[in-house]
Amino acid sequence: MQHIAELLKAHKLKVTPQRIAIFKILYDSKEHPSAEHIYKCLQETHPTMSLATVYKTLDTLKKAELVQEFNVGEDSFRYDANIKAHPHMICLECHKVFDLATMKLENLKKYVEEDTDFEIMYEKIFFYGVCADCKKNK
Amino acid sequence: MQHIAELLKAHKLKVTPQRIAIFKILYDSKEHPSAEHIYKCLQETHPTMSLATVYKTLDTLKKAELVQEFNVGEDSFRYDANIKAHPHMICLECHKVFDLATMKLENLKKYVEEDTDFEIMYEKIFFYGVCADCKKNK
DNA sequence: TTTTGTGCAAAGCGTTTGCAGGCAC
DNA sequence: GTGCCTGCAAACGCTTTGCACAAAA
Repeated sequence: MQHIAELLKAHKLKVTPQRIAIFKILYDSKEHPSAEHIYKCLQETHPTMSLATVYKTLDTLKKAELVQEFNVGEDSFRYDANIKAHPHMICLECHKVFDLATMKLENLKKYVEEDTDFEIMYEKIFFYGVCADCKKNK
Repeated sequence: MQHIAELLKAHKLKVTPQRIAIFKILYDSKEHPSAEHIYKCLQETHPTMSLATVYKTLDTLKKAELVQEFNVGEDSFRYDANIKAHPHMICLECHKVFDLATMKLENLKKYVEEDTDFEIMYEKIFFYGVCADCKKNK
């Protein structure tokens, strides 16, 4: 908790309970929640927080490069406190979004840059399929 | 044109001028236009076509697997008549979306499947950066 | 005290839906 | 002639905005 406050200060953001709570959810969870989902999670502990605050805070954190935003093809965006570019895997059965930790992406990037005369800043990679759990239950 | 009519018939879709026009735009262009953009392109030749028809048609074509839909982080979705999974490159300066033709993606897919116990159906890969043209003009 | 954030309600915008008339077959 | 498609307008859902009050620095 202390750690999150420091992080916000380090990025010259005012430290508020709302910001800490929202960042904490993103930091602790692996589900890459949407704004709506974060809002619902906070109903218990922060019943007065509005959806607008969730959106404004996510925008602030995004601009401070503390979270990343992405869209896996749904109506709404998802958020992730891990800002390092890393592939995501989306299960088409249960719609969970998983992280893919280890991958030799550097080679891929270099190969593409050489091939295209494009200067690559970052990439978003999504694999769609069926996760291990859902494969079992079929 | 004939070719597009055949394609629609082959997928058991009724052949209408609207469907032909919309698919033709996607087939001819390399810009991966949004629904709005397709609508505007058709104002000249099909002034009575409604935005709703564009959306409904895109949905129909998507379900028939004649086009693919994706979101590169914008407010709206983009569409592509090339349904083969292929990486896209998004220029952060001019916001154009390019295709990346050649890539040894099969290896990547196999590697990820072995690493994760996930059954991969398809993938969406986006590289963000600065395109050759925009690099020149800086 | 100054500055910035929060909460509410309303607006905005891309997309979807319901329905009546029209067209493909 | 039947059933699906189109076009219009209204509705929908996610996200943003304006504003008054509250909290952080």
